[in-house]
Amino acid sequence: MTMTSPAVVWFRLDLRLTDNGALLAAIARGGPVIPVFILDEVSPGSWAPGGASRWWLHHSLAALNEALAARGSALVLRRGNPLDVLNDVIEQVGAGAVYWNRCYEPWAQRRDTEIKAALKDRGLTAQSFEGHLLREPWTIKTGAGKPYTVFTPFWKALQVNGDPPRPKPAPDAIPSPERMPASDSLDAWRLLPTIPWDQTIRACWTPGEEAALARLDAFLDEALGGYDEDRDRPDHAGTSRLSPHLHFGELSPRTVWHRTLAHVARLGDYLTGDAMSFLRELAWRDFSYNLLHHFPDLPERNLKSNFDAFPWADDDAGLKAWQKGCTGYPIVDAGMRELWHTGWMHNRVRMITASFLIKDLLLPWQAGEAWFWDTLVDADLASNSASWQWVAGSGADAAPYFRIFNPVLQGQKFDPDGAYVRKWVPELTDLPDKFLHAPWQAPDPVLKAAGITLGTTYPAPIVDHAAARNRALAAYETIKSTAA
DNA sequence: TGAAATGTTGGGGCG
DNA sequence: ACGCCCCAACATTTC
Repeated sequence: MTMTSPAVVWFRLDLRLTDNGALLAAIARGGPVIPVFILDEVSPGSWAPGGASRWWLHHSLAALNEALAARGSALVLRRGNPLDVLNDVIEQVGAGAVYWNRCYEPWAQRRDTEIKAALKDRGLTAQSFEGHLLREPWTIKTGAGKPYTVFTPFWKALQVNGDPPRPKPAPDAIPSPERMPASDSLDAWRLLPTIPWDQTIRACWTPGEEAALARLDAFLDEALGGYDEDRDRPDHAGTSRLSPHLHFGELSPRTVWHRTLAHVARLGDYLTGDAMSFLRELAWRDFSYNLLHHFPDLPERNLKSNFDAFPWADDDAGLKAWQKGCTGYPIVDAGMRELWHTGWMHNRVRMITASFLIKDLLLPWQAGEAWFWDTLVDADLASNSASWQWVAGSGADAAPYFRIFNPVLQGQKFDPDGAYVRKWVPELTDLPDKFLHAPWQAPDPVLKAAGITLGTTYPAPIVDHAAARNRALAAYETIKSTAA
């Protein structure tokens, strides 16, 4: 009999066994399967993962290796130029095929296109699969054949052909070669921080596919009912917190979609409204990837070119205060501290803090994008850049520039009892609700009774919001006449 | 997936 | 009683 040559499965942002087309194709081929993850720090244009993402990646790889081991396989870890690494592995095991699931960052697509061509040139099978998105970005076009730049029609178009494909089940067993190629030690990659800043992050998150599926089910059971309103409340556990799992592909969006629908079918139509709100948020992720696919400059350049002339401020002290959560605006500081301590921030608060950086401090959105990239465990090139441009008003379907959040009103509206602020800005704990979102308005005796000295125990506001708002509107006025 | 300024309305106090 | 004014409350527009 003839032996089928081994197949390499190149894992990237798909650290899962469920709904993994590349893995199933490799198994279906009939020969041994070599799962490989390559730490790619060399491909041109790549956005190197930040500290929080590296932490997550470490644990997610460990979890994937365990899941593979439970099915008789193992994950081969390598670092370097992906094509060189693949060639080396192919040679060692005599592989005849390489399979992977697609990534959609422009730099990754350039890399993958070159690699696929190089492998095919050598007579190897090289095949890529979908699964990181609900639909492939190039399949959703307007009637005129152009990419959507407004979310609502995109959302309609995404649904018009019915549900996205059903997720494929995880394989029961994965055939291995007699000897796996040598693997790096995960610890030696030093993805974990050398100073233990990750203690709180560790307490908040469990990376890996098993935890991701458990998180999805817990969300559906506990928070889908009422999601439409509760998702805006940072003081409630009203959001899914699936973003890092989705980013690393521990969970496919198609799994999220179909499990959500199944949950509604099981429990009743009263959940349909909330479920559609949730799936709509999931579709924002696809929308961001569509924008990134069609506008590959999205992470660096204003989508609306008139913003190239925007008179941004040069305010390093302001940027530092924002990063550290010391702006003197409680809801902003709470968000920035939640980010620093947990690697994550509630979506409503992301909008508030982003608006503050861009409009109150007049700092370029790229400065916020870079900070979020480094500190978020869910840092995702598409979502991060699309969302920052959305807040700035320079992007697609963007918030009008003059839509400026008032951090006091936002705090009062979405954290009415101050539970969120008190959790992350404990020095304000004893301030009465009435003044919690605007401590500078509290009379001296009230501040004193709460043990607060503005400027000492908690910062005085670093800008006056009303004045900052006028400054931002004036700045916007200077580029308005040239609106793209 | 705002906020502030401006406009309108209607109830009630009061001369 | 009546009109005038004040000002919430709500609506519209403007940024």
